[in-house]
Amino acid sequence: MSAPSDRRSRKRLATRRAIAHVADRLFLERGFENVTVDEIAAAADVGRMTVFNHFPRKEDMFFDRDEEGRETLREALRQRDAGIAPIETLRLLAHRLVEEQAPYLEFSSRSQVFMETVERSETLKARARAIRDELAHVVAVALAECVERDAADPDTYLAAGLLLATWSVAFIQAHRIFRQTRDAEEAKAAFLAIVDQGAIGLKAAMAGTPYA
Amino acid sequence: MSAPSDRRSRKRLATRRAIAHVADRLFLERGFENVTVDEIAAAADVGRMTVFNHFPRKEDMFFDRDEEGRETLREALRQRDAGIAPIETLRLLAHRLVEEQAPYLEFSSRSQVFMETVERSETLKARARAIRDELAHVVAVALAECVERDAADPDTYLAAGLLLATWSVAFIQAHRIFRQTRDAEEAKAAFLAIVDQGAIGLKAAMAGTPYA
DNA sequence: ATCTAAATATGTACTCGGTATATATTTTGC
DNA sequence: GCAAAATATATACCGAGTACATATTTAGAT
Repeated sequence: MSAPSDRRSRKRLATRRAIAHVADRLFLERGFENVTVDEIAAAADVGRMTVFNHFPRKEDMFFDRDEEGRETLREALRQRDAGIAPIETLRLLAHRLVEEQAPYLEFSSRSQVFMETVERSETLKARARAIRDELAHVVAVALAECVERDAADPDTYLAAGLLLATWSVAFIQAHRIFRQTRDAEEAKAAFLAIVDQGAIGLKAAMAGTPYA
Repeated sequence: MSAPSDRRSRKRLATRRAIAHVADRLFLERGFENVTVDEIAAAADVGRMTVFNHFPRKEDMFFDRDEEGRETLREALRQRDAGIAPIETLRLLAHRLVEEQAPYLEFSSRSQVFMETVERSETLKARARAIRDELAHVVAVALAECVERDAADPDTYLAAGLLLATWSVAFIQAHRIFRQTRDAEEAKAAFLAIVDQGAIGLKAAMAGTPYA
């Protein structure tokens, strides 16, 4: 997973990590919009151009691990139990992720600060929405692959869209509840309740298709 | 609706319209990213600051009528027939909007160029996503008002999220179909088919709540 | 070891969107 | 016609992102 063999890649990854780490600290401390790229470069002790070399956009330093989320979804659908429909597979995945304390589903003060940082920046909110849409696309492609259908099929995108909408609402509402109650267990329960409720709708909408 | 009484407001609206009109033409002709604010100001024969006075962000010149969409949704829910559930009211609204050739649901070459312009600009896509989320929020508030519930209720946001996800997928897929077939009637049928299918899921997910 | 070619880091100078601030111009209500 | 408010505009600035040129490091062959 980490540390490629050749020194070149290792060094490159190291500077990348260093920049992202420094940037994250500054963003969480002072807010995304109140940190300039020049400051990040100085704090990470690299040239300004090196920052843009690793991260084309400033936001990319914040959302540095979005590929992992896409891979998680792809894997879950690829390795699903043959007897379980894709939609149910994803519902079970949500439960598993909560149980495994997946990133931002552990409802800690760390995830709390993360959410507030996003909330205070239009740029970060925009990127979060883009990531959500990318996830919907990944799910659509993976769903189509599951049942050997064309991904461009309206059914497929409807299923993916409804799923991501459900997860997004569940995520936001659960974090809202956590902010109010400071009770991680309650937040997790709320997250899963919404996911389950959404799954009911998703199954109804997709009844008759191979997804349900 | 138009032309307020006082000259001041009339003139202000006139320059605003002039700027938006000129900007739209340039955006559709050359692509959003290939037009600078300076060019728009020059073409509209106003100062650069005047442009930013009317439109805080460049994108606002393109999506100039997004408030109308929000108002349409609010009105539909406010004036709904008492015997018809909110979710069904919105499904019927979608049918009515298609019938009335509402903006971008008429599937003309004009709407086609509009969609392609959005598609080619990350900035415009980001704004489109933000508008979608704002619409979801408007629907959530209006739904809650319908049944005298708190808008912060997870149910409410789930209903709104699923609805907008459905409409969004329907919109995008219908335009994709229009691009391929150039048949407006087929595109409209596809739009409504997805909306109807989504409504089934929405009703199932919201069974037991006053929304269904 | 050393030389070459490729990958990587970095400097300089630029474009463009957006803001802050000050000023001029127009409109309205008296 | 006058004072106050709204509007238009000029000037100067900031910060993200790009283009391009250059230096430095590493990999791989001789």
